[in-house]
Amino acid sequence: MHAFDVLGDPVRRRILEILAEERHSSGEIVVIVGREFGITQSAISQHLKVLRDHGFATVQAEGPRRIYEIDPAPMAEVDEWLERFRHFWAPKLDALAVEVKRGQRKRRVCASRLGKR
Amino acid sequence: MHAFDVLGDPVRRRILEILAEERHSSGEIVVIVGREFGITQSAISQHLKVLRDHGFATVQAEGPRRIYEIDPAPMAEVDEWLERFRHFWAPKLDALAVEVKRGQRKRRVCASRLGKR
DNA sequence: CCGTTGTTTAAGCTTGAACTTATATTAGCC
DNA sequence: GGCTAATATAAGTTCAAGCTTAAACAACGG
Repeated sequence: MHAFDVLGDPVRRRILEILAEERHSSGEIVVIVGREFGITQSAISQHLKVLRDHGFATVQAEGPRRIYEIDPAPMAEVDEWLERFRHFWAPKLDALAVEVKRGQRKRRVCASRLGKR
Repeated sequence: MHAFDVLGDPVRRRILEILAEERHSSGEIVVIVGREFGITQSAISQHLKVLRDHGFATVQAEGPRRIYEIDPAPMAEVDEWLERFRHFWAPKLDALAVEVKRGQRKRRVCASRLGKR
């Protein structure tokens, strides 16, 4: 799993946080991240390439702009890797999650009841 | 969050996997990881230091050996960071988790019902 | 078709992380 | 105290990641 290597960089994590809220053009990301980290447009473009190459983001051309959209698949893998440790800090929640995955009907019933807080 | 930097290394991830199952002496880890990655005792000792320094593991002296034990706190932080992305791949499960955290009594009722699969 | 804007790519530099070898440290046994 | 085993630390090397500057490329309006 080298998705972790991708997440190892703070700039890339920040970009993912931004993309998690909504899709953005490369330029918009440059403005935000460039201001926060003080790095050039080129550097950010290179980070975007890493995210693309490792499946964390997809691109769509809109005129001259490149619109980036998050692809959560690799992060889901990371989440899965964490699974084996999760019982350390959330034993009951984890157990419940397993049960939730098991039966669709039961889950729906339960969720709807909990929904009426 | 630079817990991610710690997890960025495959050797350290492997060590954590091993420690997740049970506590081990430095030497035992060296045998397992050394064989798998083909690196020296010194290299592994340095990785163990990183894990110690960043709170991923605690040590206890037993005679001449150092027994390492996992400390999941930093990984819980990573898990928390993932929270904002989790709805992408597990929207309903996530929503349920939020609800579960909310009310203790309601959770217990629901969990016990789900427990009887 | 030329300039401009938005973006990527190329080339080179720098730094830090991970490794190795070699040395220090500590515990326990004789 | 001296020897061995278990581990950590020091010093030095190597390599890749991230950065910058500079150049290339694509889309569009004049």
